[in-house]
Amino acid sequence: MAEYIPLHNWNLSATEAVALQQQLRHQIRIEPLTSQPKTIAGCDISFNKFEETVYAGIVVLRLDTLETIDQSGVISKATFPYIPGLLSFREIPALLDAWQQLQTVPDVVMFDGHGTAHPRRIGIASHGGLFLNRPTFGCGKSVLVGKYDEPAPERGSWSPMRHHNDIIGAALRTKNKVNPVYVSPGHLIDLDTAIDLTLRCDGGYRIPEPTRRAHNLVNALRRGEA
DNA sequence: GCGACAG
DNA sequence: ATCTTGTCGC
Repeated sequence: MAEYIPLHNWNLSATEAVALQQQLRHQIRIEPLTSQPKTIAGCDISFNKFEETVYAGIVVLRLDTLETIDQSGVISKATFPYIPGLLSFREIPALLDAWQQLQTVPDVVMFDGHGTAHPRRIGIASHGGLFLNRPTFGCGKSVLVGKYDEPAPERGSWSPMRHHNDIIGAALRTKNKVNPVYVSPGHLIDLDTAIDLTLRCDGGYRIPEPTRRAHNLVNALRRGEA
């Protein structure tokens, strides 16, 4: 069973959550990986419209072949609403339950959302990294904060996302002539490595394989097909 | 005060 | 996030 560090409880008000982020942000470390990763995990959450039941899942794959080597799915209840900037408080609790069910601890974790590309530099990927105590990064489908110049249309091209004079992430093209995804380091990793790993998880779709498979897993779980 | 706003 | 088929463009 995979373990994590219970840094704090999750029953907070939105105001308390923001204050906690301001405190936790100082523990985030943006730095190169200390060893070559062999496995990577993708995680995601699914809901039924107007319902608070959460379907959370994590899929672990080998980086070289992209084959799935482990996965876990759990069903629970959301106790925090969706508020831009506070996504982690709504999704991480269920993801930690799924994490505990894993038989394989992944070398790095990709989140469906942002890491440092956040108003307080502590998006779900960064917050999750502090709990999992291992390399994490975010790969989102849309922007929360920051501006960037449109990257060239070819897969692999990217341009920096800026916010208050900081480079917080990158708009990365994962497929020719398709909208970019937004990559940002979460914890214990740097932007260049996060970009490299995202490109290495290519399955021919805009969304990288870890997140895509986690998405398929939680939707199947929600529909009772898993 | 107004508009923006990950999933 | 979720509700949903066909359709336009490369």
